[in-house]
Amino acid sequence: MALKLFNTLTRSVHEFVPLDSQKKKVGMYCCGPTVYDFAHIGNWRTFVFADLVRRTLEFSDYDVTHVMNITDVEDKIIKRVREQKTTLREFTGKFETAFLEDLKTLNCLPPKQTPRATEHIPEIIALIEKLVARGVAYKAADGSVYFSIEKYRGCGCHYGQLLKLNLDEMRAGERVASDEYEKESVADFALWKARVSDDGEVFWPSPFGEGRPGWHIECSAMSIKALGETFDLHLGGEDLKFPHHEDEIAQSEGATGKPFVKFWLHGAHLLVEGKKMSKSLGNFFTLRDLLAKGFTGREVRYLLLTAHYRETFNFTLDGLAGAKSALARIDECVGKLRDIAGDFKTSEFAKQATDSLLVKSFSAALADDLNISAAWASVFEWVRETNKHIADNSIPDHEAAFALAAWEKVDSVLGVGVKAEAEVPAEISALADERTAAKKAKDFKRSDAIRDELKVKGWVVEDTPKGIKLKRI
RNA sequence: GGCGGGGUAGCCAAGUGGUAAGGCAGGGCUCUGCAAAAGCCUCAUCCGUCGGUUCGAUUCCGACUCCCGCCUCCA
Repeated sequence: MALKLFNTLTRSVHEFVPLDSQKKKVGMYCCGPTVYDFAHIGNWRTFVFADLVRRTLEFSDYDVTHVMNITDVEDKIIKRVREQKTTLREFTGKFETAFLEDLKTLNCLPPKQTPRATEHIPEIIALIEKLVARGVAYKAADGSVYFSIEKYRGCGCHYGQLLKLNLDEMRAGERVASDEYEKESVADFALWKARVSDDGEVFWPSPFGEGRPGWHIECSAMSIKALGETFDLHLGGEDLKFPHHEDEIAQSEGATGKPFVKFWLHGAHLLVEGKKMSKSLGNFFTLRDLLAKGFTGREVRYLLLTAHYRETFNFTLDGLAGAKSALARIDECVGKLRDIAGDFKTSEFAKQATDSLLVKSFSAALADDLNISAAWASVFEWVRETNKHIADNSIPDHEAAFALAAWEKVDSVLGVGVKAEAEVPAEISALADERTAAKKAKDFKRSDAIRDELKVKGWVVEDTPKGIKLKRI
């Protein structure tokens, strides 16, 4: 089924067709983290969204080159490096490592490339030189190089592709005016920032003088290097539409004269407990904060994946608790299927699974601009139907394997997998054995007491026709 | 002030010009010695408010109202 996506450039849903003549390869660039702190849950919504896009493309048999930059030089970073009296590399390295760890905790597939801005200074400089040569960039009195929107528009280029811009009506300049930048026009933006004393050791030599890259240029330089002057998909949070992505388009198209990106996808923000996240409201969470509360990465991933990417999502701790229950329902069903399937290998059914009701309804939902809510609905309907068959023993081993193959197919997109089987400690299994013995002897008082004790220790014991089942809470 | 996105059950969240998916919580039931974070069933005469178009609107149009985002570092 043809995948349709909402393209911010056209503000409408279109069928996604790759630029590749074979319609196989897809270049996808996602604006990555600025590594000055631990990423928060809002950031993670965007990265999980990017992971959903990438997995959906791979599910649709595309060969995706997924690139995500690491912005490791920027105003806030420099400020903190100075305050903490450390080095740029040491400071950013710490948060980059944490970011990649968190990405893994959320089961996001690692991008094929994660280029760092500081390792692409020559490419950045080359791009700026191109813009200067083309007359759309100029060096100001303060030594910085700026992009001229007026000149860019003057040569027939379109500034304001991602949103309607009315520069006269905008309140631009309120803050910029108080800055010491010496731009010709307030809308112009820095390509190269001249070195100032506060930058400390953070500067590079360039034909324009010592300094460092502006905020937007690294994404243009690195995406063009990795994916070419024109590529398929570029995504990021909705706040990046302007100015970041608009400026990326201007720099890239201004330098190459070619269309930069075919499809722009933007993920909406989230609220936490119904309010905008803020440290003073106490609703500002990093992934690490949530893990410390006892939640797991897969629960957070599930919750972030329950709402449509273009809608504001209300992230709540109650919702996270609900995610735990919902996943347990899936785990239970998949676990039972595994037991029934026995030695049958799901891989033998992988191809046929594509024709299953589950995979069909799931992929139809995804193809409709990533309607993930409808996709989950198809999963839970499948769980309910499957449970009925399991309950009346009407599902033979090979059918269980087929059902599992279908689940594995949809999970290649969802990425929630199955809860890792917890190792049962000797103490717990000893207690469970003792309970079984007491039960057999019809000493129910004793067996129930042990069940309560197990629960206190974090384990639930269930009696099934095949014996007891221990589950970690 | 300019531009944009929303208000659907206790909570989260899809969706459609023809009578409201799914998840959590709640209720009922089943298996069970009793249970269960086990399973099944159930749970919105109604989709912010008021008008309009229509045979018919939650869905289209208008007004009002509340919330959120971008315009400035920001996922």
